[in-house]
This record gives sequence, C-alpha cells and structure tokens, in this order.
Amino acid sequence: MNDFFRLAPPLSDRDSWTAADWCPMERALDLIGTRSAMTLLREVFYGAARFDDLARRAGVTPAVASQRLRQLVDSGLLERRPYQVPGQRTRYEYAVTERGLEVFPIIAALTRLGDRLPRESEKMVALSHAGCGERVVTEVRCAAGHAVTPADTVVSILQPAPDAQEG
Amino acid sequence: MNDFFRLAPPLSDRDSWTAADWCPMERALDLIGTRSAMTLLREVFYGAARFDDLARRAGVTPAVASQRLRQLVDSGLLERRPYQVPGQRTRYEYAVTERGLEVFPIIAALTRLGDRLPRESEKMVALSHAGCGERVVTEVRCAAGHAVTPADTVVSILQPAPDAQEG
DNA sequence: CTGTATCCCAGCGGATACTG
DNA sequence: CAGTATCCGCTGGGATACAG
Repeated sequence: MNDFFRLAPPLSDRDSWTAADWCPMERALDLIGTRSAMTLLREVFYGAARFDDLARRAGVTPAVASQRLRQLVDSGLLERRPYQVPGQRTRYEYAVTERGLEVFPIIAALTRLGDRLPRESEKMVALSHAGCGERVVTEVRCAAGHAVTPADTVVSILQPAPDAQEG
Repeated sequence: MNDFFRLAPPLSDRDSWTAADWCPMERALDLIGTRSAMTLLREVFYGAARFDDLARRAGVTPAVASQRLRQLVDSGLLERRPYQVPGQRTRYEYAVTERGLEVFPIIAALTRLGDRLPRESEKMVALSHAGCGERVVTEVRCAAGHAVTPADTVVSILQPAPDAQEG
C-alpha cells in the first residue's frame, strides 16, 4: 500500500457501489461475466488454441465464439498469434496473456466448487496437479501470505487524498 | 483418490464435454453463473444479511433479489435463518452455509482480477486482510500443497471402473 | 421491512447459411 | 479451417406496483 490512498467512510454507510468504476469484481464481470467467456477461457487453459477446437470444446456456436474471442482479445486477456508450420499456410492461435493468467484462479475455484456439488453421473472431469496427481484447490491468502477467511477480511473504499502528491 | 475411478481416454479425443453432468465448472456456473448471484453472494461475504441491504448493495431490484436468493438457498449455498430481537417481530437473515464457503475463493479471485484491470476512477473498493491490512489474493495449489500453474495441470475424464466394488 | 407479480427490453446464445 | 451475417427464442434483469 502506498499513502496515495486513504480510507473512506465505513462500508455500512454506503448504498450500492455497484459501479464498475469502483468495484473490482464488477469490472471483472464486465469482461468474463458471460458463460461463453468462462467456458472459452477454460478451454484455453485446458490446452485448446485453435478457433475450431475452442468453439467445439466450449460447446458454443462459431458465431458466439467469434464475438466472445474478439472481446477477450480486445480486453487483453487473450492474444491472437500467427504461427507458421513450414510448408503450410499461416494459422492463428489464441493464447493467454500475462493479464489473462489472473483468470486461472477463477477457473480453478469454480471447478473446485462444482467438484463438491452433488452430480448425476459418476463420470466426471477432474483437474489435477501434473506433478503429483492431487486435485487442484484454491487458497485465499493475503499478500503477506496469511491464510484468510471471509471473517478475516475488511472491505474499504479507498480514494485519493486531496493533498496527495504523486511520485 | 480412491480406485473406484480410472482414467478415460485423453482429452484431445473428446468433443464438447460441456454437459453439467461431467464438467464441475458447468455445475458451478449453473448455480452462480448469473451476475445477480455473484453480486448478492459478494454482499453476503461483505457482511450484509437482510433482504433489503442485500438488494440495495448488490444493486438489483427486489424482484431479482427475491428470485435469486431463493435459488441460492435451494442450492444450499445460502440459508435463510429466522432470528429474534427480544421485543421485536421475527426477522430473517441470509447466511453462508458450509458449502457456500466454497464461493469465497471465486469472489476473491474475481476481485483480484478486477483489481489489476485499468479503471476510470481513482476511487476504488479494496479487499484486505483484517489482521495485517495486506490485499487479498488467491493461490492455486494442489491438495498436497504444491503451487500449481496452468501448465502444471492435467485434465482427465474419470469414470467408474466397470468391475468396481463399492465400499 | 420482506418480499411477489407484471410488463418490458436488451443481451446471450442456438441454428443456419455463407465467405476466404 | 477460420470465421461472419442473419434470424430468433429465452432468460436475466430494470421499472413499477402491490401484499403481508
């Protein structure tokens, strides 16, 4: 934390702060709040790269895949890279960007939730650590490394101090 | 892992396995895949409990809050508890269940993503560890405690062995 | 305060058909 | 293979009004 920000009045005083300008979760949902965005990103993390594979595996039509992938590229979560196999025409692949890596914990956490939900079929998809085979889980911690539960968190509205000096 | 399951053919052979029966993430999205579900759950984790507060803070209309909260209660992520302040009429509060705790990492991961996205306003909402004030982050690990990156994961389709004997 | 019911609209996403 | 365009149905969700 730098001292450019200071605490605003406690949260209980506010009404809705749903505005994407303030709430980080709202901004995240603006980018990946649709089902097609989530499933397409899942498939990218699971190894798919080409348009056709992505659409088919994510279970969306080409039209939906086209529009959604464009948005994901525009928002900087994915990038569309040309690559050339010698003797073949140029192809494109969709790959996760540095920023897009932040989506992985979300995928993992959703998968974990679903993993613990009752299911009809006994057949199931599992996400495991390649190194040891154990199931993938997510942990919530703070930047200092302490384990954090919902009760351990504080939500605050930060705003620029009126007299703040940049740099 | 028990030996009731065995590995199915590799993922590259499959088409879409979007079915909620198989894919845990799809099951998760069936429960919390709407924006109102996510924002309402966020507000529950942030401390709101009463219907009115939840609807207002989440920025949804009472009609939406009513329908969505019912679904969240039905799915076992929230519970609706009566509580009585002596001398007042019975009120109800919405609280996270044991199962609902699995949603917290998703909220935290979404918040983390949004936190690193460019924003218009300098004012912002932050989620911090009450103990030390550091920002909340999510880590992806395996059940054995190893740090896991997207490249470190394997996705497999598990299915009951035909000759499996229960218990 | 804690919801429900009704009307309405925008957006997501499926189906189909068509280009480079 | 890698998309784009069009049509269209469904649902999520806002606005408003009403009930216990």
